[in-house]
Amino acid sequence: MIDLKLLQKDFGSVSDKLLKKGVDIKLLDLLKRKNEELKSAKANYETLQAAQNSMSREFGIYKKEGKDISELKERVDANKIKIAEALEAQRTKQDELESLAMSIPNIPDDDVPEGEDECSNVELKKILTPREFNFTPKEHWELAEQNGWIDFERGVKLATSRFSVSFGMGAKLERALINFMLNFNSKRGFQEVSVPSIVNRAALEGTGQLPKFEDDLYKIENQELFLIPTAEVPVTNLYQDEILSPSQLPIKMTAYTSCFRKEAGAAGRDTRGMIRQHQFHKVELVSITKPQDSDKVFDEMVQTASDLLSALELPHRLVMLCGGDLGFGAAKTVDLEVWLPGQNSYREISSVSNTREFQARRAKIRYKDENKNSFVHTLNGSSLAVGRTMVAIMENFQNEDGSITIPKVLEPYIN
RNA sequence: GGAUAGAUGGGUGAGUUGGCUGAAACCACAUCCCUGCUAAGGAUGCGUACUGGUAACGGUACCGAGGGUUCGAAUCCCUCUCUGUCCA
Repeated sequence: MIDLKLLQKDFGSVSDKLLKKGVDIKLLDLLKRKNEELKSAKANYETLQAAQNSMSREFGIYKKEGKDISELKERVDANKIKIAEALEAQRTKQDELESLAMSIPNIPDDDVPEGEDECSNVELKKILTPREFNFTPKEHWELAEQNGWIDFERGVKLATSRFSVSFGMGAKLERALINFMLNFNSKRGFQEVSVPSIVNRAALEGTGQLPKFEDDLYKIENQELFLIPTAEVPVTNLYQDEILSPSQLPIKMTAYTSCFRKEAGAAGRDTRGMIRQHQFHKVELVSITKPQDSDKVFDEMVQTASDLLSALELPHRLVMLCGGDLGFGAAKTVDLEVWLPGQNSYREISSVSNTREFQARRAKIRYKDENKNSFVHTLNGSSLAVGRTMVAIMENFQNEDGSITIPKVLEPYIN
C-alpha cells in the first residue's frame, strides 16, 4: 500500500512518480480527498465518543453518590444517536478509502526507466556468450518429447491445458535442479524454509496479489483459501503483523514450492511447451531488511540468481524493467533472461524485485528502529523458475542428434 | 463428527458479582546508579494504530474476529475462527 501520509504531504512528487507506472492522477486525487474526508469523519466521531465516555464516567459517580441521573441520561441518550450516525459515516469512508488505496500500485524508484512496456526495458549486461551451433537448434518441446522427458498430452489428460508430466531423466533433472538451487542459495546465506502451498486472504493481501488480481488465483471452493502463485506469498507473510528486532535483520530465506497460476489474460501466449504452465516449480529468494540495507541485499539476490545461471553454464542477461512493465508491488525489478537458442531469443527466467515498504505496510511487518517502529523492506526473486531452467538446459545443451548433455554441476545430483 | 477447556501486551500470567484496568505481577528488553569481574543489587522506562498540539500533554480504538445488550464490557449474550484435552 502506498504511504497515505506521504501522498498527503507531497502529492506532486508521488503522483509524478506513479505516472511512470501509468496511474491516473484523478485516481490519486480522489484518494487524497477520501483520506481527508476520513480524517474529518474520524475526528467528528472521536469528539462525540469522548463526550460519551466522560458522561459515562460521571454516570458511575452519580450512581455511587446516589444523585439523580435522569438529566444526565437524557443527554447521554441524545449523544448516542449522533455517535451511531458518525460511526456509520466513518466506516463508509474507511471502506471507500481502503479499497481505493489497496488498488494503487507501488511507487517506482527514481532510477526506473520510463516506458510503457517491455520495449523500454534497459539491458544492464550480458553474461556468458551463447554457443555457436553448426546445426539448427531445436525448440525445447521437440527435444523434450524426443528424449521422453516431458509428456504434454498426458498432463492435459490429467488436468487441462498448460499442464505437463515429466518422466525419467526429465523428472530427475527437475529434482536435481531444485536441490542444486536450494543448496546454492543456502551457501549464499539464505535460510531454507518449507511453507504451505495454500494461503488465506490476509497473506495474499499482504504481498499485493489481492484484492486486485483474484482472477489469476486458484481458489479453494467454499473457503477463503487460495493456491499460492509464488512462494513469495507464504514466505514474506511469515512475519506478517510482527515487530522484529533490528538484530534479526536482514532475514534472508529461500524456499522451493509449486506455484499455481490461472494465467488469465495470457491466452495464446506460449501455448506450446512448458514456458507458461498453470503449475510450475520454483525456488524463491525472499529477504526482509532494514530500509538502508535493501539495495545491497537486492544486488546480492540478483547476483545469486545470475551466478546460479553461470554455474549451469547458461548465457543470460540482466534487464532493468521500465515503469510500465513493473509489477504491482515492485519499486524496482531486474529480470534475468536466459538465452534460448531454439527460440533465438532471451526469455525471462528470474525476476528480482524490491518492494520497499509496499508489502511491509500491507502485511504490517515492522522493526524497532531506535525507539520507534518502522516498516521493513521486503524483496523477492526467483532463483530460479525450474521449468524454464529445464527449457534452457535442453536448448543450450542439445546435440545434433537431439540428445542433451547434462551440465557438470548437476552430475552429483543425478547420479 | 461429538464432548469439554481455553484464546489478555515481546513471553509467562492476574483480572470474568460490568465502572479511573490499556490492563497487576514476574520475565525479557532499554537507560542510569552502585559494585567490580565469567556475578548480584537498586532506580526509571517499556503495547499497537490513528489523531490534536511547536512542545508539554491530550483524544479515540484495540484484551482471537465480527455482531448484540448497557449510560458504560477484557468482563454478560450470539455467531465465527483457532488451540488444547477426551470420545467416536
